[in-house]
Amino acid sequence: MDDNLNSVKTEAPSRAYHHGALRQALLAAAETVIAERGVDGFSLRETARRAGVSPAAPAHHFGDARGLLTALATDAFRKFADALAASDVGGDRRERARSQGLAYVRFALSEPAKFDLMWRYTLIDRNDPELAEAGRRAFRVLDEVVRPGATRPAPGDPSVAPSIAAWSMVHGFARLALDGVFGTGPGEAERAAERLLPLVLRHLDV
Amino acid sequence: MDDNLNSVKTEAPSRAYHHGALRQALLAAAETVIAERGVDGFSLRETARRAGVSPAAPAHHFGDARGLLTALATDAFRKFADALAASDVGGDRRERARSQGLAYVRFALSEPAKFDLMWRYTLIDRNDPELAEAGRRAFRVLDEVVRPGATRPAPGDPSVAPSIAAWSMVHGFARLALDGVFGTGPGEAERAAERLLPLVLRHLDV
DNA sequence: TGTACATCAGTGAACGCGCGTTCACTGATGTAC
DNA sequence: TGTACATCAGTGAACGCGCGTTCACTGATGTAC
Repeated sequence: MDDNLNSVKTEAPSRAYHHGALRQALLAAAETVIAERGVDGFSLRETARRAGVSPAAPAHHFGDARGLLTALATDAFRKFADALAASDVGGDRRERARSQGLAYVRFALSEPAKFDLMWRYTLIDRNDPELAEAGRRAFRVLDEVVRPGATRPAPGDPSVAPSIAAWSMVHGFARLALDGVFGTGPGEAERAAERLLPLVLRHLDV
Repeated sequence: MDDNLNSVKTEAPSRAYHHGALRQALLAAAETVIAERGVDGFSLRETARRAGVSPAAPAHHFGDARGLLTALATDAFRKFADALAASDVGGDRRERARSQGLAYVRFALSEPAKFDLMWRYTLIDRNDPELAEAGRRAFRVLDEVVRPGATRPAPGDPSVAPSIAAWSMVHGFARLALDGVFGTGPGEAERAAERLLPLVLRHLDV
């Protein structure tokens, strides 16, 4: 956590001209903003305001608004991949796939704005190498469960179909739930998911 | 098409103070705008500009921007349901479901902005009765293929699971394709879909 | 068939808003010697 | 240990933008008699 054993900055860094950890603070503020207002409600100025800095400050760390959102999406993909990996409780392939599917949808429903942002390629820079790598890692986690022992698939390799099928089903279910198809009241989507998703996953043949 | 046999207006309605069919013209203009700029690039002023009217004109027909987008989404759901219904070529249930799944994804890829709008509930009024009915009809078309002879499902009826599973898989596949997961070049998503989707649908067990 | 009048469907100027980014600047930090 | 100086990370005012909506208005239409 701390870079120094004797952290001389713990006293009162809040009043320092130099923030010290503004990059992280801005990412946290942006996360709050989109959680409250949705991805479309994001604004760089509002994010700076919440972090307590001037509207020009983010430029030093992220270049522009797209840069900040790209960093946030990268972060989201990493946490997403972690959540998928952590859901792996063993068992046979079907069990593992289903438990991962539950984790997929739970992540989406517990972090709706973050999940939304991850796929909003008009707002983020798909060519960013870190973002691309984080996205690839998430797919790899999924793919390795659905096709265990699979070698790295060649592009367009048809053996990837089961993984795409599983991905499509859970991704589609998550999106429908987020888009209010199973109810728009508080907690309604979550409850519908817990009840419905296990039944739905029985129709996935992998 | 024409309300009158002798259409007295065919001469020069373009210069009339009263447009005559402004509602339709605005919907068409809005469709063009989102097709070109994406749903997030929609603007009421730009739409009015394209229809050749003042920025205040749409208010008479749609109230506000949300009203116009809601009407457009309603229209989209109707065409979507039509496309699904038209794809029904008979055969056994699996064949019918798969052919409908192809139609689902083809619609999404051929009208990406329209498809996107249909699920953007922050921009449209979900409580609009016509929109709700159009959405229900689309689901009914799908449900009747996947669960033939099914009575109208009670809310929360678990027998609806196969339909939700099919829906989730094609919806998820469509979204992933639209979000550039299978490539972002021109026509790339479409080609990937035609090649991959039939393989993917084999893993749908209905 | 003609007229008065209510209603409808537009105009176009204006309002106020929040936005992302730029700019010249300054305070704080770190490094070479 | 001290000093000069480059670099870094902020400030805050300002720019210009396009937006949705409001407003008082007017031209066109339709209807009652």
